[in-house]
Amino acid sequence: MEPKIKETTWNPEIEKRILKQWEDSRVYEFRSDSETFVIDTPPPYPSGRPWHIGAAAHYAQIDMIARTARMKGKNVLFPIGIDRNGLPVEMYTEKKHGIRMHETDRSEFLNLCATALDDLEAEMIQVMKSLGLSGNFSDYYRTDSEKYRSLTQATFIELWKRGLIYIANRPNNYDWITGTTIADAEIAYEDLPTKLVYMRFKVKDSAHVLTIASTRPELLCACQAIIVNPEDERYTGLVGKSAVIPLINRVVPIMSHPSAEKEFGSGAVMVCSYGDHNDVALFRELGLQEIVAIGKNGRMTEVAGPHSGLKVKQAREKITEDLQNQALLEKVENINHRTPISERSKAPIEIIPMEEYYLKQRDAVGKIKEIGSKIAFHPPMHKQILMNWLENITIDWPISRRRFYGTEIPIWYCKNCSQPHVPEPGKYYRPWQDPSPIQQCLKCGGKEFVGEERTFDTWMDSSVSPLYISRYGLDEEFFKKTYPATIRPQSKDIVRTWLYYTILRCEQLTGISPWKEAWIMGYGVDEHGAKMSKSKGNVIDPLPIIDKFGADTFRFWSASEINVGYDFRCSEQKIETTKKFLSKLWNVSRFLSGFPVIKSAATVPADRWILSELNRVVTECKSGFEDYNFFVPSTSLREFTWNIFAAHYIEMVKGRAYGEGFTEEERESSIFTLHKVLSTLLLLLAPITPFITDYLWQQLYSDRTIHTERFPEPEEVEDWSRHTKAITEFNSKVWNKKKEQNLSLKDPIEMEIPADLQEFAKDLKAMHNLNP
RNA sequence: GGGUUCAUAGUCCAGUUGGUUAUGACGUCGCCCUUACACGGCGAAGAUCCAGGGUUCGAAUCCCUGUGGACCCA
Repeated sequence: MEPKIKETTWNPEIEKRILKQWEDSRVYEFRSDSETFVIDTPPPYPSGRPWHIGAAAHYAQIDMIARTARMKGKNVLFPIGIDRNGLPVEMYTEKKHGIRMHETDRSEFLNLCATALDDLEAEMIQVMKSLGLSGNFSDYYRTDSEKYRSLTQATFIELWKRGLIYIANRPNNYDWITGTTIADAEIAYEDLPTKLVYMRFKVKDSAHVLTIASTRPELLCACQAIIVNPEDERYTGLVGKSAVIPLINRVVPIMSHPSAEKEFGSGAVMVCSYGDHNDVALFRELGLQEIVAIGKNGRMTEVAGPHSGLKVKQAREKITEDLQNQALLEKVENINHRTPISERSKAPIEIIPMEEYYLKQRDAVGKIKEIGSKIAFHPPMHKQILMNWLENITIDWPISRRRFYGTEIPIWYCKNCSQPHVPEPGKYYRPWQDPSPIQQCLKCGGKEFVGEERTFDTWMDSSVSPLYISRYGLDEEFFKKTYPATIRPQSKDIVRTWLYYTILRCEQLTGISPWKEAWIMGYGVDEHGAKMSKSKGNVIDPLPIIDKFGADTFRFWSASEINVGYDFRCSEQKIETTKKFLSKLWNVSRFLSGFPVIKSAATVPADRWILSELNRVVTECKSGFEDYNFFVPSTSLREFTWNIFAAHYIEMVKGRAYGEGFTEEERESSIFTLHKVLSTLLLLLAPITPFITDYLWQQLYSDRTIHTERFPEPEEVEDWSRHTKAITEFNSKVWNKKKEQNLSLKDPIEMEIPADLQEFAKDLKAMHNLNP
């Protein structure tokens, strides 16, 4: 028998040819004419090179979701997008060109950013394509396109008109490095070493000296009160008196308040605008007048007197020094302080009062909890991340940013009376450069306008992705068929941002949940379980790996390594060894390609046994695919193929398939069964390893692609699984015995076939050359 | 301080509702070109299932306490 397949190993080079075929024949094109399955694909952000290997693994799995749905007969909308708005590219551009954004011409700066993004984007698209993603690349979207940004602006205008947006001047998280306000969701916390400074405050009209410990002595000039715990006996006599701020010599009241911790520092706390979020709450509660001590440039303002103009850190050192010199310093302790920093720039957050736009979200929390409880999470445990976050929402969402590379806030102000006006939705507006579309002020009749210069928080864009892909506001019929989307796949670190904000915004705009299911993935970490980062030098570039081992190898590794929702380890060596399985599958197919395909036959016991085992695998895979947990089918298929089908069944029936010493009926039964098993395996593997399965499918079973086929369903067959253990153990026993006796595997041997294996006696005899 | 989660051979991981001898892979060590495959086959060694207690005829699995790690939040 000449095998039809000649090569002895799967060559990943073939993948490129197959990709071309898929593209030319438009196998994956979406039609909205039957039951749809819509994926709200995460548009990745091009933030640097190389793209994270964990992200590549993530997208490979999203593609498996798409292919699974297709093999269940659904019409799959699988958009591809790139998220291009936001801070990282601005910082990347500043660094690359050695410039400062706020000191550079705006359009020039935007061009530099766009070029950088194009560059990084090309690499990501290349990775996604070569992984065999069955998404819509022909018109992939960008969140900075006119079309996308006009949607963001239109949704803003809609909410503005409904009164869900307001402007307010309140203390805000401010990142002075990037020069913008940020939302609570963008703050990270880090334990940083800092100095706890013990300062001496004189109590007015008294000989008392009150010691106060603070990590922020530079805010002395913004101190408006001293608080002590009401249960702190050390200070009961001082409440109601006043204290003199050292160096500043201003007098502030001493009050009691439960938020002062007796154990921290001296137990007395200075309340300044604003050292932390507790200060904000206290200023509001106690009705204190705020003093702005830190400016937008991250330097002390004029209220800092001799220290004005200094950076916060410098001022802190200088003031500590001055206190020391004037004997106002008691001691300095080195402590680790949990410091809020900007997730993007890593700069410590300052809290500065600023006028910003807010989107109302506090009123929506209850509704979102309700929606969230109805979304099916995979795995279910990650629903908790959303629910915990909802418990923590205390303020509305500040949505304006003092940055350039983002969607512009579409507002013009009357030059005369400052009244804000929004334009008609449907167009992309750039108020910082476009002429005003508003002709006359509605309030004072003024005819001149000034455009808003700020942009939106990038989550304002990202949070309408389900609306964008379903052509909200543009194509009513398409929208009806594709919204809400079926599933939102994403990683777990952006549940409190992307996932939450999307539910919020889509609920506000459409009144319903944006999707039915959410699929939450963990992080890719290095082989020792550590986070990958450039500074650690443990970053793995996915592209060379895909090139070297092929997309299917990478995909099978991703499927068999990742348990949905849990972190997973990435190591090149592991990916490499995954390739062996494809080799195994290839060679099984090569062997079978020497036999004609037989559509049906009366089967003998050994064949019924393997078909029963196959049926078990079909059932297992089905439940794995239903949960979008590809770990289940990939490991089940690998074990079956390797350790049962190839190792035992094929060896058992090889002689029969060649027809030596068997009847023609027995022979046909084996060939039928071999093909039945292999074709079923190929179908089950198709969503995971689409290249090799399609190639083998077309070599062996069809002139059409495997990717328009349906999954095999479990059948009602007799259960023979009770024999599996006996068969594999008996085979092992024979092999061991031959080894003991120094025999080659084809040498004859005398051995008794156990009673429970009598049904398989003829095959076993032929397999081991037993008792000739 | 609160929450989520994890702990099983040198390494990674499976173990569904408790049920004989704990799964598989990588790695290690032997032997073997046996007409699909040396990117292979066969075999071997390797585990106090984190610790302690409880429930039970029976616990890796359920409960409690503790220890250690990861992540999130205040």
